[in-house]
Amino acid sequence: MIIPMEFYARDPAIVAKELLGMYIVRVLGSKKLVCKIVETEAYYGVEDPASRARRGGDLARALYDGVGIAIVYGMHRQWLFNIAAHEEGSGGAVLIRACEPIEGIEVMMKLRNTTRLRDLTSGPGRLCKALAIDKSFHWKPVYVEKYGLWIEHGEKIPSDLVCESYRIGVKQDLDRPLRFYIKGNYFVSKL
DNA sequence: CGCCAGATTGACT
DNA sequence: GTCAATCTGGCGG
Repeated sequence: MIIPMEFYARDPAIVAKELLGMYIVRVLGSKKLVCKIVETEAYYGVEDPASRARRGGDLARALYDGVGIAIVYGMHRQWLFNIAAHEEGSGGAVLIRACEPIEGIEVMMKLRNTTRLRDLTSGPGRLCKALAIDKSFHWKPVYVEKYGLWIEHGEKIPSDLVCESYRIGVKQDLDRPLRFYIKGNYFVSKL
């Protein structure tokens, strides 16, 4: 079952937490790729020093005007995949940091050019490559099937398996944990 | 058009 | 564990 747009119209931290265990579905021609989300991070608007909203431009607009849309942008020679998620009148998004390959693993290995399962999708840049997510998905809604990329309800993660920590790789983090991951999952990018 | 910073990755001093 | 490659986006000129 596909997740409706309203799901994303809430605080980014809540959305990030609840996205754990959900499935990313990607249709590539006749192939179908499915991954379970195991690690996410929440980003806010201009009040967040790590948010691209601070820099203005198109990304800031996506963070504020879009809800339930993909925000794809490049850095360190790869793509980063976010979903715009925030309450009315503010800005924010959820970064998908890692996921677990469920279906279409062969295809992902080909796209990633590796046979190491652990390396397939255990990192924000890696999972984009494994799922063939690029700039063309920027600003496309993930609550419809039309574009070949959407999020579906998946496994319910018991709350005692949901961990939180500070965000990874962020120079200036906020004073509270905004990274969420499934405890003990093999594909979480970092403990 | 050039400059700079950054939510990373993969190869190996 | 350490380190440098190399890309995108925003901004100034």
